[in-house]
Amino acid sequence: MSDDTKIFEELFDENKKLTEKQKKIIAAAIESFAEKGYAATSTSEIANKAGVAEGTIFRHYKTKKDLLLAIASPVMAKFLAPFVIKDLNKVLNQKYEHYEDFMKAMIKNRALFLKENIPLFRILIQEIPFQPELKEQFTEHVAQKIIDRLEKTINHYQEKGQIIEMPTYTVMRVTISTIFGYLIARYILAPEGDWDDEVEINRTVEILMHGLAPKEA
Amino acid sequence: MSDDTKIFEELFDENKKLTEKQKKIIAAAIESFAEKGYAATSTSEIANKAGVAEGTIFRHYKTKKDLLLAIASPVMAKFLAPFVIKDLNKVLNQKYEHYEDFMKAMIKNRALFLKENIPLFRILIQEIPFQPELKEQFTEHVAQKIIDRLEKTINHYQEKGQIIEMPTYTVMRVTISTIFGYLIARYILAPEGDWDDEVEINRTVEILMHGLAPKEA
Amino acid sequence: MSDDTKIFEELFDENKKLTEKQKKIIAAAIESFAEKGYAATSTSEIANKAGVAEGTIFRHYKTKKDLLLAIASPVMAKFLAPFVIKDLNKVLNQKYEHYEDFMKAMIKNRALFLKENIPLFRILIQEIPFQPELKEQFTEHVAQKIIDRLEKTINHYQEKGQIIEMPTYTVMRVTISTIFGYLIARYILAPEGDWDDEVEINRTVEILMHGLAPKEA
Amino acid sequence: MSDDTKIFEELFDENKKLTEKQKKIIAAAIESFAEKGYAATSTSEIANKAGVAEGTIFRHYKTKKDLLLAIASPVMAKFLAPFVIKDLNKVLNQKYEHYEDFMKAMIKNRALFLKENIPLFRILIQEIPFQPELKEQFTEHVAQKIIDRLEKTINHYQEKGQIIEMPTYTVMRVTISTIFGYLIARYILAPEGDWDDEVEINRTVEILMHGLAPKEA
DNA sequence: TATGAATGAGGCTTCATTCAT
DNA sequence: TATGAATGAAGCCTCATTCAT
Repeated sequence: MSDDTKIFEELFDENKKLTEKQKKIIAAAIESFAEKGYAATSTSEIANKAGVAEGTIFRHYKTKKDLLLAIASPVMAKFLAPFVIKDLNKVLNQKYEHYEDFMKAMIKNRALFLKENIPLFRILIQEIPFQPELKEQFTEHVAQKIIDRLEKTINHYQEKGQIIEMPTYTVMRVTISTIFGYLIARYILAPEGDWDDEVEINRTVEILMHGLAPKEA
Repeated sequence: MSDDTKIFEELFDENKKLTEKQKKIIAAAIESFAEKGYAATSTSEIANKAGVAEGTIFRHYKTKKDLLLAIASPVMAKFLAPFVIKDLNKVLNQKYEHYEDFMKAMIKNRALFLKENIPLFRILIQEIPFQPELKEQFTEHVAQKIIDRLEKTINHYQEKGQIIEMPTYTVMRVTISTIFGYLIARYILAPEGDWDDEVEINRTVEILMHGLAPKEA
Repeated sequence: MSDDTKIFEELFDENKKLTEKQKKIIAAAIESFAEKGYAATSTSEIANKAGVAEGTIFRHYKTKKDLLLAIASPVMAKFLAPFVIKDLNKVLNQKYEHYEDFMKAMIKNRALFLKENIPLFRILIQEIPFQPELKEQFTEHVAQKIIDRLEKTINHYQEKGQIIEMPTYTVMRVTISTIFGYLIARYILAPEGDWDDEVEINRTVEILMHGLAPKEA
Repeated sequence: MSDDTKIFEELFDENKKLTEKQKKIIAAAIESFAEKGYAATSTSEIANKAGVAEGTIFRHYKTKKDLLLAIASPVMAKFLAPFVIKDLNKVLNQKYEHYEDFMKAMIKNRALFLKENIPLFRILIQEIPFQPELKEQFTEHVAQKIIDRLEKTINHYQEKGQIIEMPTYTVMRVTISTIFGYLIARYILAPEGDWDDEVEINRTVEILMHGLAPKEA
């Protein structure tokens, strides 16, 4: 869990053999894309911020869009990772007897992930609507897999009688809404706020759990 | 309540004295901004789509950004409207005895609003992060007022013992997350889906109500 | 004959409604393309020479290549014109009883044409090998028609017993070689030379005629 | 005669001590220059095609233009070779009693030369108009010598009464036009055609000879 | 000798904006 | 008021050339 936090270091520093210049380009691009958006960021601005010549960018990334994809794609893959663990049910059975525990674990895990990669997260949610390549990557490779896993997970806990009998997709939607609502409020809308994450996450999950609890007999 | 649905017709057709050309410009700009984003839309493209000369746009809107603001500002004002009804408490007391009813009314109302103005909604959520003017308008004039009203409303129902004793902001966050989660799923992520809105809204509110219900004595 | 000489004036000044700026752009482009070649001419150089902003070029010609085509296409059409006179045979019968007269008329006519349009001619022969669009235009629309006409013409004079009995294409090749050889030497290789055109053309045709004369019985 | 055919092998393989890489560079450059023109060919493209690093090109040829000259100059020298044989008159007297024989020999010889070096030939005629260095080399070192020799040759046969009494340059021009006309048609315009070279050359020379024959008394 | 990352000038093109008509 | 030609700054990208390894 601790090894997938700082995406930048992991993906752009170690795994691939990136030049020092390439790393600077990536870092500069992430910063500018997150702040002003892909379309409003100029390659010369990135070059400046990275301290390289503009031509250097294009030696490594044929296109400005290629640069965007080189940034966005690994993030999606990484964000997806915890959802594609093999034999999830087994993990669930062993690890979390209650949906509540699963929820808390997941929300904390992904919150940690986001906390370390806010700019990357911003780029994703801001550019997916405009970049067909990203949209496709997201819907086909990311969203679908997350949905599949969550579906199984929810069914698993429904069978154990821990979740209300409602259509899986409704449960899923409310769950995801609640989690993303917290993450967005916490890290995007009011990152300067005075948050006690431990307490706030517990409260959020508590409300959600109440809401999803099966009706009393 | 029925008169604030079709923002375009209301705001851009009737209220202001807009020439035929202006309306076409606004309509074209909305379409392109929503589809490709503000930065990636060219004024010549808008002129083309609107069937006017390029210069005509700048006769009516000094700047491309002015055009964006001319579109976005009224939407925010309009979206805000139902939250700034004077003497809200009175309204609440009279109209909705239960938080659940209030929630259902609100979610249906704003869903209707969004349904009729999806492109405008997209423009807002896509451009607010990048346009300081919009961000300021939103945080100061819109978000703050909505929060104020919701705070009073939630307190109102908490006092009536219908809502769990938790910090108002936590309740508010979960509430808004749930509503927006539904709206985004319904109208942006899967607008082509097979939705039974009546049923789905009821389910969503039901879960939320369970979650926010005060703990049993 | 006198009305198809100065292509520039005719095609780029009168026929089409070209702005003053457009004419300057065309004139500047012709000059530079002829002198340095299409690929080695920059649009900024053309803009400078034409005394317009670089953007102005692209308002009128979407692409640098479009500008080239806008120059080259009319020249080909114009050069082709005298070869597509309807009912050529009739004309020939009436006009030129001897192949020799026909040859002299043609060579003088096209020489006059070239003399007035040397830069355009240079652009054509220099760029046709590299621009597929031009190559196609030339082979399909120009060369083929010229060949067709010449074939009929040659056959016509062969039947009259004025031309040696050899394959038409051989006769045609030698004829065209001789004419182009004169034109290229006269206007491209040694334009500064001391030419007595009347005499030189007569000599050239005389040699050609001797060469193509039927063998004595 | 057989030793000046394949210029590439002769000039770029054996004579000079070229490394394997240099040969590959030359070969790649010839291919690209002939196909797209000097200005439209990039050094990186040449490096790619040659399978060497970009820097390697510049290690051997200080400049892109140097590379062009390294290709073009030897070709001109080689093409020139048969015209600078010492004591030409003697050779002529001994070898070819009739101008016709001389013509046939020359046309066949140069045709063979071209056939084996079409790309080099294309580069020459395409780039000479644009490269002052080449133009100078050509006019001063090549054209002038060829003209000198042909002048003597023509005079020689005129004195023998085999050629019409016309200005030498006129005879020369028609002769060269006819030869080049054949070569260009044969190897550049219609290389795919169905040519019987032996027959076609004989026909061409026959026409030319008829044309240049002295007038009957 | 060979490499290929790096450069920065310059190329083509787009774009928001102006202005004479 | 409406037009659209004109602008020139700026954008993305290519390219010949250099240089440390």
